[in-house]
Amino acid sequence: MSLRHALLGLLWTKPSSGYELVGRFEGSLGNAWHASHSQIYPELARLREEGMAEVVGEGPRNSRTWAATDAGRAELRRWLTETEPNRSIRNETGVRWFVLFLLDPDDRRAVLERELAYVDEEAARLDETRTRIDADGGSAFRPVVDLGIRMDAVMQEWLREQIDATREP
Amino acid sequence: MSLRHALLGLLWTKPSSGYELVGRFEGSLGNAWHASHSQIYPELARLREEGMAEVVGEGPRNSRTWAATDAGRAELRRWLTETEPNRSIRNETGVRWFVLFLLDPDDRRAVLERELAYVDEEAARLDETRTRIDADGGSAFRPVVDLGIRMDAVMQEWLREQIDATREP
DNA sequence: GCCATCATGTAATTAGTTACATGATTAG
DNA sequence: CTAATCATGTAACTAATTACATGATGGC
Repeated sequence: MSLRHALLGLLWTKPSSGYELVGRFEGSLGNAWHASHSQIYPELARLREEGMAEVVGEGPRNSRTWAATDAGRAELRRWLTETEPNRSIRNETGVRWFVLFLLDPDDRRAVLERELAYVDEEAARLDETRTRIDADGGSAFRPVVDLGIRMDAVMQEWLREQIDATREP
Repeated sequence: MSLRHALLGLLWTKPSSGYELVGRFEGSLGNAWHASHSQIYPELARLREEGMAEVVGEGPRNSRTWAATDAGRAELRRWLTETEPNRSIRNETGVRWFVLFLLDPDDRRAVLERELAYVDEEAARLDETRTRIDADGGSAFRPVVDLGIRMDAVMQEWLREQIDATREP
């Protein structure tokens, strides 16, 4: 279960409300994991029961600010250093890019072009994130942003090559 | 639900038994999707009910060979060209690489080195796959193998840089 | 003859998605 | 004053994992 560890990581860097965590998931962990509010709220409650997260403040609109406890940080460290990673991936885009090569060139090109448009947007978003981090004087996660940028560049190049290939004999 | 489309793609390229599909999933779609036999067998039965897959032969040990039907191929094509991709990803390794930067340099390096060892193995496997495909006179999926090889190269470089960074002041 | 692997299935549990439900605050 | 967004929660359903269960075949 990566959800709790993702939440502990986010709360470690910055205490947040459940609602804010939904947004932070999209913004930073978006291309590794996804979680909706209906999963986040119950999980925060479980983390509190187990002493790994706590409510450290209350704000307007009945919002509560959560933070990781020492036990939560210890659990995240233990998970990273002592447990065997689950390598199984669930990436629909990857499945699409795989089976795509069964289509005839015209259909294939249309799909590839949509994919390229998406990756272009994604790359632009990441580039903005990088600019923002650098302007703010850095972040621990700067290296992860950099990895994302490099991966996107590889995908863009590959997609352009595959689009070109649909036009060959 | 990508499972059925992944299955249709695999069956399109080569009719197989459920048991063989488990192996083919690992071998080719492994870094995009994962499925175990307990999910594959019921899904094949559903695909048959819906006319998208059929049993085209029986072999020893009560094995049955499945193939995609015309309706199955049409459905795969429709899914690729007409439906909006679900971009949400579930990749525990990605979550780990993200939260890793909360650890102190020594712990972080230990985890990064394990990750590099894994990616090295992964890259070696993919390289074998490429060699085998080229020796066999090619495959439609050769481009996807190439993408994987490039991604692995980016990850190897990034991991080496991050390992070096744990040794800096 | 027996062990490894091939081969298929179902049941129980857990994780994740979608839908339902409601209230608070703020900007216009 | 009202619509958008902030904010939290639960219920129903679907997908996925883990565990249970069994039999066939081939190599040794």
